[in-house]
Amino acid sequence: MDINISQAVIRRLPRYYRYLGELKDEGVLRISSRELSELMHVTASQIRQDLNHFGGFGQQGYGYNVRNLYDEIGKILGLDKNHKLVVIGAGHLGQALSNYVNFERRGFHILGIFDKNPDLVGMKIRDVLVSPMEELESFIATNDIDIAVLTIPKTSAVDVAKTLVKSNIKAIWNFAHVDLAVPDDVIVENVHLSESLMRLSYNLRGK
Amino acid sequence: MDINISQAVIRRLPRYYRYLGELKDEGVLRISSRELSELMHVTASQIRQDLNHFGGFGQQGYGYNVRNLYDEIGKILGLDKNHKLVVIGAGHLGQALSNYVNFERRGFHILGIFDKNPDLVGMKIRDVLVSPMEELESFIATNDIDIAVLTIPKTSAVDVAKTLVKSNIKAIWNFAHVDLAVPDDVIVENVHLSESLMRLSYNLRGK
DNA sequence: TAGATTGTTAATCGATTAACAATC
DNA sequence: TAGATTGTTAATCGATTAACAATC
Repeated sequence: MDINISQAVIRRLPRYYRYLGELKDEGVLRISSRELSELMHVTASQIRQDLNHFGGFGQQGYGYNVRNLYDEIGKILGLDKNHKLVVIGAGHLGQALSNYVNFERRGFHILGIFDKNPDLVGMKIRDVLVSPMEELESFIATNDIDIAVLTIPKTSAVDVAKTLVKSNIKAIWNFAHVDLAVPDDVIVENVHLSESLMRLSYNLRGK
Repeated sequence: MDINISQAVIRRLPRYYRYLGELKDEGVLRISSRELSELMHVTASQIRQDLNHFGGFGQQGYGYNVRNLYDEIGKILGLDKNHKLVVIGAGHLGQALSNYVNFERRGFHILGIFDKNPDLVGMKIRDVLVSPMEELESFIATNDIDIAVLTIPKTSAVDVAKTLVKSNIKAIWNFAHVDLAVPDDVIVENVHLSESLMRLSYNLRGK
C-alpha cells in the first residue's frame, strides 16, 4: 500500500463504496472494472488504478468479488472501527446531524452534544443530553472522543477549535464558514454549504 | 472571459469571495496577490491565473481593489441575482436549511417547503408553510422556481428528481445519497455528508 | 522615474487515460 | 486451452507553479 495516496483518489472511495454496497444488496456477486465504470460513468482505467493503490483486490479474467471489495474499501475508509463524536452547537444543523441514524450505523457514535445557549441545555436528542459548553473539555478527556462536529457560527468556531486542540481532539468535522488554524496532526474536514450553493449558482449562469 | 472554465477554478472562487468579504469588512482597501496568497495559504500565481480567466481586475504596481474584486467575484458567482428555491423534505435537515438566514441574504429565497408526511404539512418555518408533495409541480410552475433543495431519503429522491425535471427545474441541490440521472441542462450540486465523514475517517487512520 | 505588481507565457508537476503483458 | 480481465507501465492531458515582460 502506498504511503501517501492523493486526496483525489480518497475523494472517490466513498462513491465506490456506495455503488458496491448497492450491488451487494442487489445480490450481485462479481463485477468487472468495465461494468462498474459504465454504471458509475468513470473510466475502467481509473477504477483499476485507484484500487491498486491499496492492493490487488481483483482477479484476472474474473473481475472483483463485490462483497469482498465492499469490505476492503470499508476497511480502507476506517468504517470497521468505531468513532466517538461530540456535536458542538445544538442549533438546527447540529440537531439534524445528531438525529441522523445512518452515521451511527457506520460506527460514528455521538456521545455528547454541547451548546452555550442555556435554553438548549438539558434537551435530549435521541437519548443524548445537550450539555453546557463549560463541560466540553472534561467530557472529551473522560470519554476519549475522536471527532468533534462543529455546527456553530464562525465567530465562536475559532475559539472552540482552540479548546478542541487543547483537548487533543483528533479530527474536526467543520460546518462553520471559516478556515480553522490547527496543528498538522489534527484532521479538519470542511463542509461549507454556502460555498456549495455558490458553485451551483455559478453553474446556473445564463439559464 | 473564457467560455469553459474548469470546475477546479470554480471551486476556489467562493473561498476567495469569503476572504475578500472579510477584508472588506475590516476596512482593507487593496491587496496584492502575494498578500492574499499568504493569508489563504495558496500560491500568488494561482490567484492571478484564476482571476484572469474572468478579466483583469488588478492593476500593475498596485494590486487589487478589495471592494471591487469582491463585487466582481460576486457577479461571477451569480450572487447579484435573486434565486427562487423550494425545499423538498421538511425533516431535520430540510428544517435546518430552511432556517438558515444567510442563504436569504445572498439572494436565495425559499418560497416553498414540501413533505409527504401529513404530520409536517401545515407547519411553518420562518413564515414559509410546509405543503403536501402533491402541490409541488404546480407550485414550481406558478412561482417560477429555479432551484430545488432535496433533503429526502435516497429511496424517494430518484422519483422526485423525475418530477422536478418534468417541471423544468433549473438546478437541484442534492443532499440525498444517490446520483441523480437528469438531462445535461439541469444542474446538480451534490452534498454527500456521509462521503465527507468517510474522508475524515480515512484521514484519521492510524491516529 | 523607479519600484511594485499584474497579466500572461513557458515549464513543471501530477492526475487521468490508454495499452498491453501477466495471469486467472 | 482460449477468453477475459486484471495489474501496471507508458502516453497524454490538464492543472499548478515559475518566470518575466508589460505597465501602472
